Amino acid sequence: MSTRTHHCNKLCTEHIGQTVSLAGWVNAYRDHGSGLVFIDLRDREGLTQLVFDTEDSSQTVLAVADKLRNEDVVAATGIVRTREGGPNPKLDTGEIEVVVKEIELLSKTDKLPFLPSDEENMPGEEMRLRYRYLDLRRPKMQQILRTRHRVAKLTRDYFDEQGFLEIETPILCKSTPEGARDFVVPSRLQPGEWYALPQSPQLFKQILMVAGCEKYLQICRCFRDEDPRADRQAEFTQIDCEMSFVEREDVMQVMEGFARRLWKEVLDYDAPEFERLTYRECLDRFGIDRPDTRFGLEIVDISDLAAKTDFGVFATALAKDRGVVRAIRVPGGATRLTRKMTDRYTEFVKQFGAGGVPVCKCTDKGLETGIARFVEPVAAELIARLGLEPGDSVLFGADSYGTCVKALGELRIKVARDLDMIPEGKWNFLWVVDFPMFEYNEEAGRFQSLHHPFTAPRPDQIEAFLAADGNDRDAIEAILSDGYDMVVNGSEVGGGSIRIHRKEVQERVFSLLGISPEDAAEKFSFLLDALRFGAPPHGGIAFGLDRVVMHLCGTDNIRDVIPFPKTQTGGDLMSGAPGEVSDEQMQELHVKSTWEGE
RNA sequence: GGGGCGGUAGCUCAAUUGGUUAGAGCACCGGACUGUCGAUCCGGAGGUUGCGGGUUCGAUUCCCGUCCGCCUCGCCA
Repeated sequence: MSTRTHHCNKLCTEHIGQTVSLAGWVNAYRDHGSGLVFIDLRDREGLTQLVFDTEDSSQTVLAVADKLRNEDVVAATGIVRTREGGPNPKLDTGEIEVVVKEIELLSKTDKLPFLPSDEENMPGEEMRLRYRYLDLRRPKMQQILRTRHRVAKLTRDYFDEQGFLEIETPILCKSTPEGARDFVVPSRLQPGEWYALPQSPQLFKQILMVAGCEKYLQICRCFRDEDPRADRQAEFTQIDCEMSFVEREDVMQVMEGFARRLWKEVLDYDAPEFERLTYRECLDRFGIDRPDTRFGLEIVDISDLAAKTDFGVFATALAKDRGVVRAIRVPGGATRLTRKMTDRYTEFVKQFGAGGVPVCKCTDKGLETGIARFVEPVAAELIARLGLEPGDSVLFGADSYGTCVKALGELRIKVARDLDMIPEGKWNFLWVVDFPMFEYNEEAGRFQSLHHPFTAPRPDQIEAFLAADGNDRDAIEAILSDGYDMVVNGSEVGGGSIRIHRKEVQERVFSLLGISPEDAAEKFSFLLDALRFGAPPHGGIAFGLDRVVMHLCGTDNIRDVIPFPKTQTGGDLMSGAPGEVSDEQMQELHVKSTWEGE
């Protein structure tokens, strides 16, 4: 095989007359008979047209060219010249062609399940995953792989500049309570014992702070055995970091700088200073802890007005524990929202536990249709509070606070999509802060960490936290944490916190979570020990690398940015994982399956 | 575990109210063509309509089950 001298995007008029060697895949062939053949040769970088004709190429070379088909692999040597048939403005190399003197067929392809170059007839995702190596040949996928590489490289560069050390932590870990379901690995050497794959290197990175590393970084794989979503895989990659002797502000500055660097380097976008919202504000105004503020449709409380009406739905809601009535103004909704759509919205919110979506319209005569006659007594106040103008419509939610804002928050996003209200090409970065430390889980009858059990209370809350009565639900839920989430266009890309570095605070958290001292000792003794032996104040954050790459590549499917992703049922359609293991393997691992098949 | 959508040629899709031999584009195979660039033109081959059952004179179409893929609720400290 001749040594390659150039990539297929590199040749231009200044190479005319030079002898060059290229190698790659046949992207397209145009065969004009035995006398003239064109091949678009594709490699990682681009396309170059090869030409074979009777005047310039030998019969042997022509004979090979005549048989070339899509996706055959060839190496060719020839001379660069101006395109005799005129330039092709669609290609970077459209000014030139390579007239081939030598050609070697390196690999003949069998019949293909699909053509990577055929953008018009893109195969379904199942096909793409089964033949991932063909899918990845597509320039779009090559571009994603490249962007992912750049993000990883920029990560290492940025954090290196900031004085972080890249340190590895174990993949075979100990299972810890709470959190997601663990993936688990049987121990051969310790019969009956199991490792868990890390859901994140959380405890190890804190231990590294106690170990005096001061600034830690890792691009690490994490595993959570939960059902996937469009933006979630069981196996994903996290940009994980931790810093000592810092406060919340320090971590946020470092990470904001990092995000700004990524967007600048990859998209040449200068992000403005990130907006900050409290968790409470997020829920009140957007009904979600990762708000998308690129469009309006904010949620407005009208409970006091609703109380003045005779509408049964409102009365029922207000009678509930923490019952509220809230509304969203939809500009121009009177004509843009059809009856069919609003009927669907009622179905839509039912999945979030809400009963339905009452509506009404605003005209120049006041409120009309839907529940207008019920809200008539407060029409003027409603118009004023929501800023209604003729042509608008109003979507109502009435339920307990949690259900109401959740339903309206999801509805708000759906309406924005339906009405095409989300601006393209706009970036919306923000921080969410002041999360509660705990939320009460009604079913379990106990408190849960909103973030994780190692999150510290905000410094001004610590004394109140230590003093709070564990049975006083309101007092406990009022304690704010020193955590922070980074949100980009309504998607959570990173989250972290200042950690607890005082043993008594950590023990108090465990006890509130219902983790007995014995359990805590069994599961976390190494952390509690470490906190006894001189732990510096520290905090950190984890970034979802996959999600960041999704944003930078403009896709809403996480599988697009993972080279070899898994399906909804956790399968790898290419390799066939997961699969059975032999009885011998099972025996060695002291494992017996209870699965009997069906 | 629940809800929704989908599965027809190698790929992307079509097929009237349940009705004759299940079609088209691309790919593939053969042929023609010396300036194409998604080459063009002619011809050919290619089907267990995911799988199993049911209804029917007759099922790609209707019903039930099941498998696979996607979206989603739950879940994701």
